[in-house]
Amino acid sequence: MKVTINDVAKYAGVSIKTVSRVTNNEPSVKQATVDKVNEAIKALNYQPNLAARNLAGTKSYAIGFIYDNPNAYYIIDMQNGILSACKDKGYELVIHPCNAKSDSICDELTQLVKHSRLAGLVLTPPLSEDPKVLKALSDIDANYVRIIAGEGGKEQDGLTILVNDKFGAVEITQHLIDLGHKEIAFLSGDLHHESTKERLLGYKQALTKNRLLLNEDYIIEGKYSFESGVEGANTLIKLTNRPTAIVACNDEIAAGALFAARLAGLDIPGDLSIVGFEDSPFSRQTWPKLTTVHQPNAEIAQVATELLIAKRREQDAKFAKTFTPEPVIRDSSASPKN
Amino acid sequence: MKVTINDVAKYAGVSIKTVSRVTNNEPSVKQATVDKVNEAIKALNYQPNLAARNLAGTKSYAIGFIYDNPNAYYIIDMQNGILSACKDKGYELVIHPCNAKSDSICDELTQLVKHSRLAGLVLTPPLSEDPKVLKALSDIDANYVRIIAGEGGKEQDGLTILVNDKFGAVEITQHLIDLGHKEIAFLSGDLHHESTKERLLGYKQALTKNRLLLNEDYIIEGKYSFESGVEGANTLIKLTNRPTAIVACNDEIAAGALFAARLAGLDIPGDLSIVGFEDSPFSRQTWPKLTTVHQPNAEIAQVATELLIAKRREQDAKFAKTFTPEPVIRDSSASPKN
DNA sequence: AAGTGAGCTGACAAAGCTGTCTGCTTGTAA
DNA sequence: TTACAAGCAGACAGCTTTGTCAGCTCACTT
Repeated sequence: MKVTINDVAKYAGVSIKTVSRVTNNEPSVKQATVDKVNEAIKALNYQPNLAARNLAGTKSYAIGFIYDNPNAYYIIDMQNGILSACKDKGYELVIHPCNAKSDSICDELTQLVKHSRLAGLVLTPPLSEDPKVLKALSDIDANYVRIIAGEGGKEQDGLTILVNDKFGAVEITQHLIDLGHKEIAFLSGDLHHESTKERLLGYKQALTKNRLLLNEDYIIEGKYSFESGVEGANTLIKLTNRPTAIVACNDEIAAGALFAARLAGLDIPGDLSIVGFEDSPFSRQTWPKLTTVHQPNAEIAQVATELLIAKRREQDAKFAKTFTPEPVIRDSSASPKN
Repeated sequence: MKVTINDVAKYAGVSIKTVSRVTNNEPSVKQATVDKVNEAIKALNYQPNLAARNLAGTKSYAIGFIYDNPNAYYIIDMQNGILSACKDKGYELVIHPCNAKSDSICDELTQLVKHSRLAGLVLTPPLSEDPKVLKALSDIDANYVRIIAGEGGKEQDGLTILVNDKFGAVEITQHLIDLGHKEIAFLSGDLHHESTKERLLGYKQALTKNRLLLNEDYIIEGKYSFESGVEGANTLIKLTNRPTAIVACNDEIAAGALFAARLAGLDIPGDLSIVGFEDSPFSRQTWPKLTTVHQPNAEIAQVATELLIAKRREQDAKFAKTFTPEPVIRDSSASPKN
């Protein structure tokens, strides 16, 4: 029933240790032997026993997913991505929700890494942006991959996955411009979030590139919440020169704006186009459905995890990959009326 | 640095085996000895090595969380609850998203249990309601705890956690009645979900108990979605004798109803009270915030997991515990105007 | 022909715990 | 006093893999 490394060794006619070498991608095994072993593995459908590996090895075959993020949809997507990479590579996943603002967060994480002898960590914002945490992890030689908003040039050492929010913001703003909009407003999220900064930057860049006026009244500071969207939109609607389109920093804000605008008697998208960011299920739970920017979170997480696992052998101290979110056109954006 | 069972044994002045007995709650250890060992464990901050346990024992110290549910907030809550129970008891968590409608779901699960030698499974709807799955798991003697909607009398054998949705529905409906409402409508979710049936039942029961008319026009069949709420509310609003309050089967539906009602120019809660169910973050992302029914999902999951772990030794074949959701009064409900 | 070193492989111990067994000590009932 | 059981020590195998190190092979040098 259960296939052990012993069975594989016998089948392939080699020693147990050699099979172990092959499964761990160790060098110094003849290619012919590798092939033989791999054949045996496939033939017997052998899967290494995690517990035994963990016990015997110096590091466990587990990667940790650390998160502190109120957005459940984001977490689930990330988790799924990590999980599928783990399954592929025969790792297990240790999830660890935490409070990034806690004083003891660094101790908590180093504790976790040591105790579970984690092979690596997947860090999402805001943890991936916290120098304190990063330093603490480096100090104990923990492997980690950071997922952050940016477009390159930001890679410190270590593995980094960049999500080019700026690009996404440029594209979605361009989409509105292409529809004929000239007065486009921006509802920001928390300004200390890296993602907010990047998105705002993209918005501005798109306007500038198209030689459109950058109206400071059109940039409303806010938070990542529905209410913030309501308030922001109300402010904009009262303006004498009301914008014809709004770029919201995420879908929640957009939903709030949509709500407020419709209450104010505006037709969406006839009188006002509103676009979001994230492509969360939220964007499909509004009426009309939101045009937004899609972030392939599961894929991002999967690639990040694969990178982390690959690093276990190859020691490229530095590596970065960039993902570019793309607009998803739905029903909340259209050409301005007049 | 690392504390092993050996250290504990020395500290407590007993044999390794006795420490093992204590950590596994085996009988035939004097209470005095148990205390001594527990003291030593605490003093040294000993945590058994999972890998070694898994390797040595006949069953692993891992419990599986199986889910197929699009509601990310629900999943995250459950996951956190399970996680905290696991941490407490020194178990690890294996998460396994799946497709409940898949033909091979039974094979998939039995495979998982066997391969990971899971100590137990936590099953949520719809998997916890699927006789096929339940039978397959029983056939391989897998432990599981089911979380289902109901109020008792539904416990087949095995561990069951009941969430008394009916009670919650009665209470929230009563809340509206207490406010003076007499024309109360119901927007249902998917009728083949157990939870929908229970909530509808509770709604009806509350009306009957208060000798209020049960108007069939006020019960709108729908789905668990925002759009369904929009449509349902629109139907109700057009009625000649428009209801003064709506009980929605979950927060999404309520949000949709809210949206539609405000678009129709109704004041909420002045002209129309709307209440939801679930107390998901959704309910705080509307305007006004939804009165709803709170389900303590994390706690439910935690208790379920503790039960599952306890069962490992004590063999009570049958056990059920019921949770009763309670109303959370926020801003979307008030007395009718007239 | 012997010596050298790189490339490859296997024997063995080790990781930390559980399960099983034998056998000793107690306390308690007959 | 005898018998017997509960409570525990101690020894040992076993779980499955990895890390260490010694040793083999073979091409290549001198």
